[in-house]
Amino acid sequence: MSDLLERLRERGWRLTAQRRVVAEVLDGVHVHYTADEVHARATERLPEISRATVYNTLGELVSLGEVLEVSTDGRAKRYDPNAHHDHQHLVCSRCGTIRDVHLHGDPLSALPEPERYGFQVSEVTVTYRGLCPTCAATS
Amino acid sequence: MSDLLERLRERGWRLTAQRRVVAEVLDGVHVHYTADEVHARATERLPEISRATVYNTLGELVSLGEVLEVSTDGRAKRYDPNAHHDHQHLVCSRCGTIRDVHLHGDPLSALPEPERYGFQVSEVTVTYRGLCPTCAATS
DNA sequence: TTCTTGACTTAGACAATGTCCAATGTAGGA
DNA sequence: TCCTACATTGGACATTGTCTAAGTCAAGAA
Repeated sequence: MSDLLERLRERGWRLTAQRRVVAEVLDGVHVHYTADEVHARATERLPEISRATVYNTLGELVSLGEVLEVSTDGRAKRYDPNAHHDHQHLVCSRCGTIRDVHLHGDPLSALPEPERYGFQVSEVTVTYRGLCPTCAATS
Repeated sequence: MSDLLERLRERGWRLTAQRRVVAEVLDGVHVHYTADEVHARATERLPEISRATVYNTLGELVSLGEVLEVSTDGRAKRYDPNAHHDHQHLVCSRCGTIRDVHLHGDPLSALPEPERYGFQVSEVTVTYRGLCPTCAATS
């Protein structure tokens, strides 16, 4: 995390208490919080932090490439601090839990040239869905 | 489309003017409308149709497996009438246009067993992103 | 054909998520 | 320490979607 804050400072980020708290909430977690969850956790450490600041800060972290924005359903976006390792997601279709997963091969290569319709394809996201062990046990 | 309406009637769907209009709006299109766009187009044919009915009807069509719900960004969901052919999506990251694409191989096989963490994986969606030819030309 | 009834539709309130703005506060350089 | 450009705040507003109570109507029954 100090790594993260260090990188951000080098890029001219002004370091405020609010930004530090948001970065700390995300740092090292392996779950993927919604903006609201980030706000709730940030509020525990800095009670007066506003929703707008959390949204702003998350947006900045995404722009800077330090955090990924994931929208698996049509609901709230989730924020994935694991932006520096190529990975995809496995989502529980019942409880919404997300796990990072690593694939065999490059999914870009599965899209044949004639299926690209002249697009400059630059990115691919793969989302697997199914029941997690917990939900499967209680169905 | 009469195919679609026929299938729905066989499943006990009560056929109303509103449902017919929504089905007609979706029928045969190769773009993927948002609920709001469906409502706008339905209103041209049946001015008094309400938003709630459009949402209800789209939801029913999705439950019945006749239409796919696609959420590519965190914005409005889009509805894809091409539910009977396995395909994935190619999205323009500037203008949001969506094209259906067909892949080589089964993307499920790219997820190794140890990466499944006990999930019963049942579905995979792959979304390619890039600039469409039009947007690439004007950048 | 007409009647009946339960499913369908409607308008609008409400909910969830996100964005914007003007006023205020403050990090960090001079 | 002081300045000032940038950051934060609270709240209004926007977008997308859901819910409900009351009215309407499709389709089977008679």
